[in-house]
Amino acid sequence: MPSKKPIAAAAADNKPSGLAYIVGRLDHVLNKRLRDGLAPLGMTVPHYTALSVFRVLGTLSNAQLAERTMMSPQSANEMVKAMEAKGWIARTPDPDHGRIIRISLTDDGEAVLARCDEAVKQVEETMFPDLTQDERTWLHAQLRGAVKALNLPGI
Amino acid sequence: MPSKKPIAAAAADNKPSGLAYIVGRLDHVLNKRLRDGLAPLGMTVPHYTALSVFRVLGTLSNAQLAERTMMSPQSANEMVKAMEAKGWIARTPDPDHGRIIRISLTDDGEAVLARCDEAVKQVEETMFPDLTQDERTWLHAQLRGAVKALNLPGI
DNA sequence: CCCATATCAGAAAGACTGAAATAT
DNA sequence: CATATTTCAGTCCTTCTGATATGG
Repeated sequence: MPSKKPIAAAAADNKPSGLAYIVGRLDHVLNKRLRDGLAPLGMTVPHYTALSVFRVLGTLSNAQLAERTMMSPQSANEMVKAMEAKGWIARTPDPDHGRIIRISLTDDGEAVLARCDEAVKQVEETMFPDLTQDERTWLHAQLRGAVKALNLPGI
Repeated sequence: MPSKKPIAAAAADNKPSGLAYIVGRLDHVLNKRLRDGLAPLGMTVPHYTALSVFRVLGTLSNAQLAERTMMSPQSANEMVKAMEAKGWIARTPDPDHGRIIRISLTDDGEAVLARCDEAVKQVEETMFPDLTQDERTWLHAQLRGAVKALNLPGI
């Protein structure tokens, strides 16, 4: 058994590194765990994210979904088609506008989302095992604030 | 001018949602801003991440880089080839082992990394404009702890 | 013989840009 | 005519799996 020796230095496991770097690393490993936890339920991470957006914001058009998630309308549309085929969302024409299609969660969509929340919750507790409820709330607020701040760059 | 009306509810902008969801959203928008900030320097986010790994850990083999960043050795190798072509890293055969190739930052690599740090720092300050230094340190420690906790699932 | 490392090659998935059709 | 929304089509980039060669 050869490897396992760090070859060189390795030393620094206590550097400040940078918050952006850490967020990226956290998302990377978090995605891996979420993928493993969600796969048995037939769910992917991008789909879970999109469904969560609908739960938070309610009914949206595809264009609004794309704007909110910062992806192209074409990419959003592909996900929407896949999730409609799964029966998780419903698309109904807007009564006031002939072109817009209103998209929202179905009962099945809410149900599978609730089941996925359980799996996600387990990952979250692995993630922050020693945090109090207050600390968890503070952390959540900070991250939400960061998302908002980055979404309003100049304004 | 049609859109802009939220079509429905929209209401909830103050839900707990879930930490995993927020981390994913933050990484998504953060990646967008980092891409914009790093592009003028000829840097991509994956390359910046890999270079940061070398700065923190020192010299690594390609297999060790792959393990550390949780990607396949083939994917890591492609990035390594690209970064070597840029002159940011150097590959030298291990004197004790005929197959292993030791990879580490060049002076050019450290220089470009330092310049990128400036751009990243600006994004970070946009991200958390109102945080004190103590809060920033606490946040950083929590996120680092989360990465470590997720990397040691069962153990 | 078995394992680890590096690397070549092909396949698959995601996300983007371009363009067209329709509606206001 | 100009703008907005949806959606078809093609392309690019990344990452993966499979296979091969070499070293310990």
